[in-house]
Amino acid sequence: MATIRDVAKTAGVSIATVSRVFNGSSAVNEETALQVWAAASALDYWPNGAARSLTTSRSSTLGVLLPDLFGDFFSEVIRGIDQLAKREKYQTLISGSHASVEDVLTATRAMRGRIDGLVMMAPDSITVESVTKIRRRLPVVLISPPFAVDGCSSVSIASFSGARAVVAHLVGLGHREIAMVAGPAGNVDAEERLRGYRRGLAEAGIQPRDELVVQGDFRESSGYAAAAALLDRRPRPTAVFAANDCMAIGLMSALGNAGLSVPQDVAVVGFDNIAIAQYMRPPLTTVHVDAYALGQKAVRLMLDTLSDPDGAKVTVQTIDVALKVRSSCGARPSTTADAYTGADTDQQR
Amino acid sequence: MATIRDVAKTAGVSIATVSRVFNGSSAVNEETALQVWAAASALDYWPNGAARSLTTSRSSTLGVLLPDLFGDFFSEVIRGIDQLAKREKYQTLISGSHASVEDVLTATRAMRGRIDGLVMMAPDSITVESVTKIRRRLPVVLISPPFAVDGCSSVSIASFSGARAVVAHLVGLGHREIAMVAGPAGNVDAEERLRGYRRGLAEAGIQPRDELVVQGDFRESSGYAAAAALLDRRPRPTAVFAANDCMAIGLMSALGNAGLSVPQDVAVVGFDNIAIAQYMRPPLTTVHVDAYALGQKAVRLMLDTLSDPDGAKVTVQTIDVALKVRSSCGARPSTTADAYTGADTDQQR
DNA sequence: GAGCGCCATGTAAACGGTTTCATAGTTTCA
DNA sequence: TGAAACTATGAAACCGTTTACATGGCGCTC
Repeated sequence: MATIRDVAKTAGVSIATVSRVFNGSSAVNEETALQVWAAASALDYWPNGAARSLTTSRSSTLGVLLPDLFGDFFSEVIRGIDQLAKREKYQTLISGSHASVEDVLTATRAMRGRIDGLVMMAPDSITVESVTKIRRRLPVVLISPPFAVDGCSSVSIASFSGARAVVAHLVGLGHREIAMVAGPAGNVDAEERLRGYRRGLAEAGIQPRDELVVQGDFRESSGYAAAAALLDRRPRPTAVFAANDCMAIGLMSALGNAGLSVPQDVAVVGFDNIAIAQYMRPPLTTVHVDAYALGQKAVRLMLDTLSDPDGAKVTVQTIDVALKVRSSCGARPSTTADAYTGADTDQQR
Repeated sequence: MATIRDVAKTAGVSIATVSRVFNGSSAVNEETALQVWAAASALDYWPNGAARSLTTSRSSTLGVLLPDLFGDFFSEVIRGIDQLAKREKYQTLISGSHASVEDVLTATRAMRGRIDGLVMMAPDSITVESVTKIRRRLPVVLISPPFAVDGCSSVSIASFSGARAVVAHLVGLGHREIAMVAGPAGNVDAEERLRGYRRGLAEAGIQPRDELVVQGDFRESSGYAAAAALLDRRPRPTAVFAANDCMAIGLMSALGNAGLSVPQDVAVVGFDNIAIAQYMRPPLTTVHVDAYALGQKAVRLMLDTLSDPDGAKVTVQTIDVALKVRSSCGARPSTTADAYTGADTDQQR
């Protein structure tokens, strides 16, 4: 493995000059630079990343921490992160499946000295203290955090208002018995969607009832399982709002197996608008969330934090969502404009 | 940021001792070790990764290169990679969306000195030369490579035999006019599936006809679009094999919109068995591919390569696939055992 | 009780870069 | 024409570790 010294020797210059050439810094005679490039290419040389970060104390790498969830939505988020990071010449050190606070701390420890900042989609069990602790040594941006942390920018999904809009829409279609398949307890977005569902009902003058809420875990199977429980309810719900599309899809499958048709017998609405939602039979009414943009915004906030000298600028963003009416809710799908909801706030403090 | 020197000073020992404590190496007096731990924890010290890799020339990090594809299948592969890597105390440096050979070389250059090995799901345009070049400096494991490379272990999907089994199954159900929605040209698995489709037809004494093959790109939309083309064919195909599930789902959606029912009017079969496949209406007959295992095997091969002193051991694996009969093909779904196909070869040379 | 070996620890040299500062050579300008 | 300013380059310190080697103390053995 050729080092900077080999290149220097081959090019007949000092290592300082080679370094300058590779960093495009200050003035190096053009002819000299060409010799250096030639030597480097002959030796297949490229600066060693570890050595470089050791002296510069910058790694051009972003750490990404993910919870144990996966699937279409999360892979879109990662794609957004990766692409913007790549465009900005950053690499991406990913670590998934963190269930506990201890897990997270271990992972960030292992990343020490290898990353310039941490984008964190934390597990539900994370605490303010642990994030604060990490923040002391490293810029941190949070995605859908359960709380605000001093010095951390964050970007969240307008889950509450999206869910409220879903209920309002269903009520507008005449539904009164609206059930919900909730997401995993503890998950912020799951809870916000549940809260929005309850608020939506209350605003329509309908008393939210706990027996109409079935617990799920964001996966298809739990949506499928939820159907059995809901079909037992009397009066039977005429509409079901699932906290994400995967569960909605599982639910629709179970309803079909039970001989019920969507939306005639039961209306179904999901959340996220994953790629397949529009290809379901019937096409799934859902709340569109731009997962790709979510990932991108997180990286953008991180870059802002990194370029901010004293780390004083903290931005708390919410990405907007939009009700996407298709057929599964029984409404005539609006082919053009979708009902808009949610806010794209961008506060600085 | 506390360094090893700060800890040494606080604990009243030399930096060598601190290093030894953190590496569990050789004998350190238990009492001394405790003092070091105490000092480290008081200063919130953890060894700097960059410095460590500089001296040891090991980074405990695996590079992962992905093409521009995404979705359920790929995120499962990544999950498999990440989880096994994590369990084996490796970190994962991911870089996605590589379209060209140049892209790949740039990415691997940027990783230089930061990774111990590279797991590569290369773009279709990759060449033997470029992989060979990378291999000269770094262990490389390939996923679904278009060719074998000296010194590189690889793991592939039994796409050919899976596709052949699909056709055999459809022929067994009485279909003769079997169309295919192919994957992107150049993609190895897409091409193997196409080849398996043709072979399957030939083995059944049916002449493969090019007008029954529609080009897709592995995404739902292309499956949707393919329907229009296929429904024009006379005689109309009675069965369609899509090269992956996403396209099959898009296809089914379009067929439904055209007033055709699956499987009565047209039988549909996919490939991959992504999570939602079983929740489709009708449930999608497909070829099961264990994407998670695929990722895991790649990492396992990498670990083997890394622990192999002279890098002589090269393993070429194929992960087996299995036809998963559900309703979309019109057969009575086998609830228990699935028809088995494909080989799990494990040759060493 | 001198010699030997072992154990715990310290000293210092890498590892491969970046960067500050010094220096020699070349302009520029009065 | 000589001082000043600038340009291109080199020498050397430093980044935070690991590790080969040196060292000193102690318990054994003969």
